[in-house]
Amino acid sequence: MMLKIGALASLAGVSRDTLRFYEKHGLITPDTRTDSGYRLYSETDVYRISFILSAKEVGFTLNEIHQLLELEVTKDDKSCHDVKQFVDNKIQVVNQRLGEMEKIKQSLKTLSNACCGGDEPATHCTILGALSVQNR
Amino acid sequence: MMLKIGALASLAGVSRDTLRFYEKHGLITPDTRTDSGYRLYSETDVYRISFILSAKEVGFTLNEIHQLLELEVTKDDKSCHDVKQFVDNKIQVVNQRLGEMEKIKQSLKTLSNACCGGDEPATHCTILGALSVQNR
DNA sequence: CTTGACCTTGGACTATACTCCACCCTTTAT
DNA sequence: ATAAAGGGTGGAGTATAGTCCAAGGTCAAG
Ligand SMILES: [Zn+2]
Ligand SMILES: [Zn+2]
Ligand SMILES: [Zn+2]
Ligand SMILES: [Zn+2]
Repeated sequence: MMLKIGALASLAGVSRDTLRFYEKHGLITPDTRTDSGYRLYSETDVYRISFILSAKEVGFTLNEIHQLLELEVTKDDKSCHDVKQFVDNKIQVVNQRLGEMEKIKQSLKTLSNACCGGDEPATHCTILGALSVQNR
Repeated sequence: MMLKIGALASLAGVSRDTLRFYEKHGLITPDTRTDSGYRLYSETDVYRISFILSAKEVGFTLNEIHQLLELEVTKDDKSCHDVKQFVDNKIQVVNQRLGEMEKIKQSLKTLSNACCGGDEPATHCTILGALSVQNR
């Protein structure tokens, strides 16, 4: 049961271009090609694209998915420790980004709260005022 | 008191390239030029770059800063309401992004918690297993 | 035999925010 | 006079994740 690119694309819910893009970046390669050059994907490839999309879903970048796939294909030589480590690192990164965004949100809230929000000209607006002063 | 690009750059703590980049994108334009074409920045420009950097600090994109600067220069015709609205919209966006990242973090934590993290081969790893199954 | 659906490649374009480079000109200091 | 420091332009490159397009080849049905 081999699938042409369109079939795999609609099965996975991505565009044919996306599959070719992933291929160019080493994430998924068709099992074979027809004589005329059509890509043919095997069941392993279906599994693989599913892996990629699931990993994307939980926030991994394509680059990280590349590394994850390497863990996946060499899982005989890798330990659970390695895999878990990888995920835990990502959690750290996400946490850090979460903190930054939280700080941003607080700053924005402070700005917003200080503004009267009225209908008079914004010449006296505390938001505009606060932004034009170098903070920090 | 006119500043050449290098002076403003070191004053603001950005590179000359960044100032030229901002100029190309309509964020800041030197007041004048010397006969030889050197950019000359006025005090208003210093204030402007300070505004840009402060806005960046609180998470606005350059595009949004562009819009903010328009509010700023036309503040006689704008109301506090307009400015506050703009900031509140951004808070909404940040909040949404925050929610997405939180969900990602939870997914990653679930993955991590299910993995034994041991030193045996990762052939049985629940993380790799979970990722290769299409979730949702 | 032709039409339409599907496939191929390569390359351009999107958004975001710069950075670096080459190549050349100006200004300042010794 | 000359060298170093600083400035100018245009264009390419980086990372991220694709999308869109043109020009052409292939395949099944009517
Ligand atoms: Zn007000
Ligand atoms: Zn206000
Ligand atoms: Zn295990
Ligand atoms: Zn495991």
